[in-house]
Amino acid sequence: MNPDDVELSNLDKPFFPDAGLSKGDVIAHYRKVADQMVPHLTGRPLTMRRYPDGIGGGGFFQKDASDHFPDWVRVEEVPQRQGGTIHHVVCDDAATLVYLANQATIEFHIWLSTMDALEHPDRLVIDIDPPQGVPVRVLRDVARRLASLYREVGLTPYVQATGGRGFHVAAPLDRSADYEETRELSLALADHVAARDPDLLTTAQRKNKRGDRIFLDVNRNAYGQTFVAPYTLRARPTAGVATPLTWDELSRTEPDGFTPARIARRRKKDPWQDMDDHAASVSKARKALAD
DNA sequence: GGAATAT
DNA sequence: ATATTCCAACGCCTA
DNA sequence: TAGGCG
Ligand SMILES: [Mn+2]
Ligand SMILES: [Mn+2]
Repeated sequence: MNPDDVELSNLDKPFFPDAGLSKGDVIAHYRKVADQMVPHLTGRPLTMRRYPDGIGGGGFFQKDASDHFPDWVRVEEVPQRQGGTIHHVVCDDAATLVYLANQATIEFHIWLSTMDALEHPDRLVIDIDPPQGVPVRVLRDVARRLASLYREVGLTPYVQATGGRGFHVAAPLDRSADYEETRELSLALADHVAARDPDLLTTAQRKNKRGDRIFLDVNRNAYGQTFVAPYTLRARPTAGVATPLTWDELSRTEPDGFTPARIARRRKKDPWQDMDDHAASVSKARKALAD
């Protein structure tokens, strides 16, 4: 399917009233970022977050592909951990991305593993989740501390602004490890950084144990879990875009600093493009961390 | 956004 | 004919 | 073993 032949509807419907974006603007965003975004979606089970009446109307997550999706949209059977099957969309091309945007999918959330090795993640992600009011320079510093530790244990760190309030520090993996081993490594990395600054950072899930501390969320590193895909537009009033950054750009970028307009102006190759050339071993990283 | 179901 | 409803779920921690 | 959490 040619992405420019996908039938579109209600292009003038307001979707982000504060940011002044219409449904057509959302679709145009995804059309423009497709070349950079699709490689990050390819082969991965996708969860859609759809807002048919804009972000002011109710939204919903959707895993099971709708029956009315056309047959050129790839749908794969994905087993659930405790029995059952989800018929996930796998977005391997620009036409599907545009089609799903016209279905009012604003956010795209993806697995950390691909269809050919569902049990073996090729990404490790630590999600930096601040409470309100933490200065961005502190968040950047936390991202850099994580990155430094990643490098020490042989992982290559990549950062993205989430489009919301925080950053993700991700690393490519060689898929030799399963989710359990990967999650354990991610927790050990986060705990290692948090232990050096226990008044600022925590890995505790429960809100009443966090206080005002920044939550280092490692729970994305599990089967059936997702993280927000690069170049996803967030369904928030500021219309931030999840944006892969160079480590240099991090110093001058807010978590929600990229809007669709600013992304369209940015003429930069995808900072995460060469990620898969740096896939690393979880077991080697675990051994390195133990020293 | 669109199909299925209830009124 | 029109209105309402549905559209997610893993694993870890605490209680 | 159910519920919070993202
Ligand atoms: Mn987050
Ligand atoms: Mn509607």
